Parts: sequence; structure tokens; C-alpha cells
Amino acid sequence: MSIYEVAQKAGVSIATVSRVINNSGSVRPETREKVEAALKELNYRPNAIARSLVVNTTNTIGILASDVRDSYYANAIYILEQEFRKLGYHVILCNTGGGPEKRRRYLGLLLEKKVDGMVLVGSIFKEKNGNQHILDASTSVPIVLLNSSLEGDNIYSVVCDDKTGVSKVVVSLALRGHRGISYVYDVDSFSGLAKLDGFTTAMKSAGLPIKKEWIIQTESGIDGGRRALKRLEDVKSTCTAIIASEDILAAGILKGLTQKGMKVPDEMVVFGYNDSIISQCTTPELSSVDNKVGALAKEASKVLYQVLQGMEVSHHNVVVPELVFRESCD
Amino acid sequence: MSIYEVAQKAGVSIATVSRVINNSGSVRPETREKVEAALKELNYRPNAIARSLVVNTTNTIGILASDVRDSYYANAIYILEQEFRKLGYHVILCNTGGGPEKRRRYLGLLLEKKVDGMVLVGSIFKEKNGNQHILDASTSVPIVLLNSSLEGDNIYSVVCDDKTGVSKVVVSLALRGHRGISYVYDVDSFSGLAKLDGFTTAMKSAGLPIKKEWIIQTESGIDGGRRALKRLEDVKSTCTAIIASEDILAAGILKGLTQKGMKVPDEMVVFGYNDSIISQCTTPELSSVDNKVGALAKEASKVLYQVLQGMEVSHHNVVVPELVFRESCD
DNA sequence: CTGAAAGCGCTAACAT
DNA sequence: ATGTTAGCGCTTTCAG
Repeated sequence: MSIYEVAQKAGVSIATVSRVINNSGSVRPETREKVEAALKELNYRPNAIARSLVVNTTNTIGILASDVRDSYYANAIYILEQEFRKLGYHVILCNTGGGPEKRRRYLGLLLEKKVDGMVLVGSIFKEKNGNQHILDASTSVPIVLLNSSLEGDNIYSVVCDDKTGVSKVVVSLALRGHRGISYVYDVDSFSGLAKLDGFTTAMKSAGLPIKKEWIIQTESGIDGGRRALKRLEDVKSTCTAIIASEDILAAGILKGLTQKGMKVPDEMVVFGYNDSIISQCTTPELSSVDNKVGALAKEASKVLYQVLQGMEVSHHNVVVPELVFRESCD
Repeated sequence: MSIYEVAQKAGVSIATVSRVINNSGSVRPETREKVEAALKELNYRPNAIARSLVVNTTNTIGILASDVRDSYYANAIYILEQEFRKLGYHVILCNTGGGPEKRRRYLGLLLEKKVDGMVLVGSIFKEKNGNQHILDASTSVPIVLLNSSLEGDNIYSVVCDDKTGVSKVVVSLALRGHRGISYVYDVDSFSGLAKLDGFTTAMKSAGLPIKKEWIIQTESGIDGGRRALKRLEDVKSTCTAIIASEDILAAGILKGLTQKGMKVPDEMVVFGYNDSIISQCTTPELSSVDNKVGALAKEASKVLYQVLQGMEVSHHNVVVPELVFRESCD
């Protein structure tokens, strides 16, 4: 099953076999045929490991994501895998589960596996020095961050302009006459902070009041949404619109509202974020912000590919999100 | 950055360095310290590729799934990755997109990459000879099928008993007095067929009428559900319960029902399948069948691991699903 | 306890 | 056009 046996069966040297396999050098048609016959007969498969060792490249990209089960990441990974495949790369997947510790370990493992490059999907949290390992890894291979950002020679980022995303929602709501707008979010990630920033900035420039009690941080998930709504009631809120940083949060809010018998969108308008499948499953259907994961992932693969090809590539790349209106805000 | 440089810096041979790295053989404490110092200083990382070449194993498992974006697959992949990681394996992910053609190619690629084993996630469709490549691949490495089945020496399967899953729903519905029960499904996959079988079998043994017009095949997705409902109306159906083969289908059905002003569950009962996040987002919330992806994936990784360890393992393993009652069927 | 050397399967000069 | 050969970085006998 090695190249030697093929060579022997074809009555040529291993170099010749290598040549026909890789279409390199030139070989006489008759010789080629002999070799190809042997290849078929032995059902030969080249050993990519051995090849990698000599050519010093694995055609493999490492992908780190905190959790594939999140549909946002799932989408990103799906596209990344597809795109890299088209470009001739394999993909090794690692679920890091968020924390920097596991991420550090996986980065190391991927480095040992000699991946040609990596893409880190999703927000990096702001730990003190928590990102040193990324910087370190980047000395060995190029790294692209999808929806996160970090400064470095060999680090590239592709982000969705989430600040603008939320801003657009605020503006849109203001135009519809809403003055009391609440913002509900979960995590303090890179994009989480950008969204929050977008909210406050836009509220200010629209001249709308920003009340502390209207900005609510809650747990992730549908129950997080429910709970946030409850807290909003506690403070006797008089807002007429709620923006959630995630669709799933908005789904919880919608549930809570319905339960209280409040009409959406008549008595309260709700906006989600991600334009995930969830936004189509709720009743009423959820208006949301399409943060373009597909475009982001495509861009990320393109960037990494170009870097790998030795091209000069911009270190910062941004994609602009779009509002999608459904029943919860018409 | 190779083992040679470490050896040189430590003033020992590469064999010794190898020994301390792998904790193999025995080395004098002082020597070990010298080596470890050099290791640190050079920030050395072993080259897994080179190692794989000699030990003839990569500690990598290939995973083929048709589409990670499907939450069912996403869950499976997440758990698989976690479990294998715990066992010391990496995971290469391939999205095959369903068809056998791409799957054949990916199988080959994974073989070249010398994965130690593979798990194929999801249903294999019934093509004529469409599965020969799986059989072929299994001569090189063990393969476990998650929720699919194929006979072979080196092939193992872990399936959810979906036939029983749907049967349970039927029985449960019959107990509640429903006699007219409709079944809506999308694809003819391995598990798709099992579910359908479960429906007809259970209907028969419950002595309930099986009408052709009540068994509806439709497209996948939320619109598939909507459309199926429409067809059900077309035939002036008088059924009082609908079972869908997927939550997302049920979501579409629910939407359609609400639109028509029909009360769920009072006028019509609906049951989904998968117990996905979707079932909690709909209004009313969807009763569903928990098909235990988590358990399935855990079992799959265990099976493959044991095979890799040279243990004797059962070729057929089944996990039993459970009903989860929510508002759409109380 | 440590080192020398063979070899894993392949590619890429360098010869011929 | 084809063959010979030297590694790629590592593990693993086999000597010492």
C-alpha cells in the first residue's frame, strides 16, 4: 500500500510514480499508463501524512469555536468548511466552550498538528492577558478572527459591524415614534459590547432618554429573556420597545409579553438579533438584524486563503448588517 | 524548532529528548532537567505529523455530517467532539451535504489523512450501491454510523429507535381519544422510514384508520409544514391530531393552524420530533420526541473508542427516545 | 541510562 | 524521460 509497491508492480521507480500521482515532471504516456494500472489494481491511496512531512504543509485549517450548537456558530462553521473545501483545505474543528484555558490548549494542539492557518469563530472575551496565546500562535501560522478583533502582525479580523446594527434598529424605532426603548443583552463579548455601544450612541444622537433600568443584562437563553422582561416590569417601565442582543432572548421576551396578554407589536415592539431560524418560529414572528454570518465566513476564508498565498491583505474587514422586519415590529 | 535543536541545546541525543517528551524509557533526573530546560527555552512543540508517520496513528477521528446547520447534527457533532477530545482524539469535520458523491470523495480524503476512525452522522439514503464506498473505507478503518445502519465487519451503528418514538406518540394520542391522526414527513432517510413505519404499525395495532391522504410527504423546513397543512385541508381532513417528523415541520403546521384561527391543542393537537430549541420557541410550545442525540453521540464515541482499543463491541446499539409534553398536546 | 542508526512514506533535487 | 538519493522530524530497536 505504499508507493514502493506501486513502483514495483509497475516496474518503475518511486519517483516516476510520484510524478504521475502529482502530475509533476513529465512521463511518457506508456509509462504513465503502466503506473496508473498499478495504482488502480492496488487501490493505492497516497499517505497525506508522509506528504505533509516533506512539503511542510498540511492543507488543513483549524477552526476554534466556542459552541457549534449555537446556530450562529453552526452557520459560520458550515460555510467555512465549504469554502475551505473548495480551496482544497480540510478543516479540523475544536469546540472550546468559551474560556481561554481550553482555547489555549487547543491552539497548542492545532499547532502541533501543523495546521496551515486557523480561524477563531466568535467573540473573544476581555480577559487580562487572556489573549497572549493567540498572539503566540500567530507567530507560527496566520490567524483570522471571525467577529472579534485583536491587533497583530499575522492576525486578521473579519467582523460584523454590530454597533451599526443596533444603531440602525434604534434609529428605525425612533422614526416610528418610540421614545422609551429598552435594551436586553447577555454576554460582554467583543460583539456584545459593540452592540451595547451602538445602543447608547444611537439613543444619544436621537435625543432619546437612556435609563439605567432599561438596560438589562441577563442570562443567555429563552429564560434569560423572560427574566429580563420581569425586571423591566419591576421598575414600572414605560418603554414601548425592546431590543434584544440575541433572537433567543427576544423569544423569551415575546413569551413573557404574550403571557401577560400584551399585544405585540401594538403595545410593545420587539427586535431580535441574528435573524436565526428562531425569528421565524415565534408568534408573532420576530423582526431581527441579519448579521450576515454567511458573508462573514466567506470573507474569512478568502482572507486566510489570500494570506496563505502570500498576498497582502487588509487586517480589518467589516460586513454591514441589515434589518429584517417581521411581525414583532412592522 | 526540531528535536535536534533541543538535543543540541541540552547536550544530549535526540533519543533522550524523545524519551523525556514521551515519558518513555528512563532518564536520569539531572538529564531530564537539562532537557526540560531546553524544551522551555526553545518553546518547543513536537511535530505531530512526523510522529504520526512513525507510530502510524494520528489520534484523529473523521466526522462526516450532511449539514452542521441542522441543530440535530450540530448537537451530535458538539458531543462527539467533546467526547473524543476527552479520549485524546482530534476531530476532522466534513459537511457532505447529503449526496453519496461528495461523501465518497470525503471518505477518500479522510483515508489519505490517515484518520484512526470515522463516524458518519445522520441517515444514509437508500441508493443502489450508494454505500459501497463506506464498505470499502471500512476495510481501512473502523466506521460508526450514528442514526443509520449498514452491515459490515468493521462497521458499527448507534441508532435511536425512531420507530418506537413515533409509535409512542400514536399510542399516547390514541389514549387521549384521537382517532384521526395525520403524519407529515419530509425525507426518506433511514430514520425517516423508521418513523413512518412506526406510525403505520402503531396505527394498525391501535385499530385506527390509516388514510392515504393523511400521510403527507412535503419539503423540509417551515414552509413544508405550512404546505402540508394546506394539503390536509384540501382533502377535507377530519383528523384531530398531526404528528410531524421534524420540529421545524411542526412549527410550520402550528403557524398555519394559528393563521386559520384554529385552537391548539383544543381543536387540533400537534406533535413534533427532535425536541429541539424550536419546540420551545413556538406558540403554543410544541410537544416533541426527544431523540437523545446526546446519548447517541456519547455512545458512538464510546463504541469507536473501544473498537480502537481492540475490544469486542456490539455492532448494533440502540437508544430509546422519550416523549416531551408541552402546550401543543397536553 | 544514553546514543547511534534505521526507517515511517513521500517529494525534490540531481544525475543519467 | 526516468532513476538515485537525501532528507522531512520523529520513534524505536540495538549497542554500549
